[in-house]
Amino acid sequence: MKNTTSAKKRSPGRPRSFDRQAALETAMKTFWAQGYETTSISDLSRAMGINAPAIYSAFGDKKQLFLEAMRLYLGDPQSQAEAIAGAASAREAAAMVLANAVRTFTGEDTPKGCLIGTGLATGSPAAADVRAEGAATRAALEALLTSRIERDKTGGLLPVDTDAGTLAALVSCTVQGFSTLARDGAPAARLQAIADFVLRGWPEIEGEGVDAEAVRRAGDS
Amino acid sequence: MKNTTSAKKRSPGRPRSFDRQAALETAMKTFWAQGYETTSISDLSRAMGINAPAIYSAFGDKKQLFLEAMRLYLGDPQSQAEAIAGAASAREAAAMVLANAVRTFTGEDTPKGCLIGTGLATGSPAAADVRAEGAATRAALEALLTSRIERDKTGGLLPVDTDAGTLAALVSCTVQGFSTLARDGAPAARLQAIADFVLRGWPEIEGEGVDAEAVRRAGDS
DNA sequence: GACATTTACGAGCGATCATTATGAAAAACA
DNA sequence: TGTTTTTCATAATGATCGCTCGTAAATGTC
Repeated sequence: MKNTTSAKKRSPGRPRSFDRQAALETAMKTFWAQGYETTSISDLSRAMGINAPAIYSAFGDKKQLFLEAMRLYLGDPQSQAEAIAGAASAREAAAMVLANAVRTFTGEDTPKGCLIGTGLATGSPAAADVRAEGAATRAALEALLTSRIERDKTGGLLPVDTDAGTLAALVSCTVQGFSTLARDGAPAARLQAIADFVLRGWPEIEGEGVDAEAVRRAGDS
Repeated sequence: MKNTTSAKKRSPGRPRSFDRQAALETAMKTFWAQGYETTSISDLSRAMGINAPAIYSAFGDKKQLFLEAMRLYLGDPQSQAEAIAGAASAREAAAMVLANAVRTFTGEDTPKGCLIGTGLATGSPAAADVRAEGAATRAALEALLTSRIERDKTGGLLPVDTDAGTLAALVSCTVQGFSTLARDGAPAARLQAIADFVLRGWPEIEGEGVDAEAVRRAGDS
């Protein structure tokens, strides 16, 4: 029985010589830059500064390490759900999601683009289950947005004939597009300009103008 | 000196036992489904039905084979340039590009998504040059769209304060987003609905209404 | 200091990677 | 038929893949 992820048990043996969290963060960035299957254990070992056996004893195998890196990348899933549900409108929620993607994909200290979108875009059939995890996070985001949009429809903030699925897919589509554009070197300002453009076309109840700039500011939170 | 890609020289020796074009098409689909680096020569050999040495003698190495598959995937680059330049408006050009992406990414007989966008999304530093080729095709599309938009601005079809770069990036962003959504299983109708939504927000000269449906039909060519 | 426990590290596991040397087989030309 | 030319299939190249074994080192407890 190895002591891998959880387990707060006392360990009277030799202490670990590296910071597990820091090593995980380095692994995340390495996967982020190179992709899941195209990052080798020896790549990770070199970047993390620890030998291969130490990786296995601390994180399990390559798949488990990636999944843990993915969870670190995604942060608390509940906070995202609450942010979307708690936004003043679906449009504000979308603005938040897009602004967050811009920030994440163009960070200075991290690789460009989306760890999941690009690092898990494709690969061999052997890694199909890991890719399915990535697709599940996208589906979860779309589901959250869809229900938030439906709530706006019943709440009178959106026309009742709004196609919630399409609108949610539009946001997801834009986020995924950001990933490729960011990886190609697009600056944050350009991505944000695209986000503003998309939000400008957000459906409205007739007669109610919306201050797009205010919505954008709200997304910076 | 092997007889690889071009070279129409007479070959008095034993004729090839397989259809080079059909083999290339199979290689394209294999790369399309599995990605560049994550597709092995043995994967290709199995799919193409020919042994590894035959691949090398007919196509060169793996990189050359992928690049040739990429050219087959992209089709004639001049025809795309002419289609964008020859469209009645930048908006129609964008509609065409988007509709074409929808068709290509959701085809029945081909893998879902974009060969270049997903198959070349990420990878090891050793394949950076191949990824650069993929990024170059995206940059070329954006450049074509940007100049088409600029032409519409001077031609009075678009407001003079239109940000051509952002608008072109929006189209490219949407196309790249389509790739991920299609790979996740989104049907063509959903992608087309997103495209329609994006096109509905296309800038207009004040007072000139645009029939979005007619623009969409034009994209079906 | 002996003991139990845990980690660190070098070495090595079989499998697969992209690629090629080899030589027999087959077709075209003489 | 003989020669030339090219392709064919088999097999092997060294390198790297993900992963693990064995042993030394470092801790807490006795």
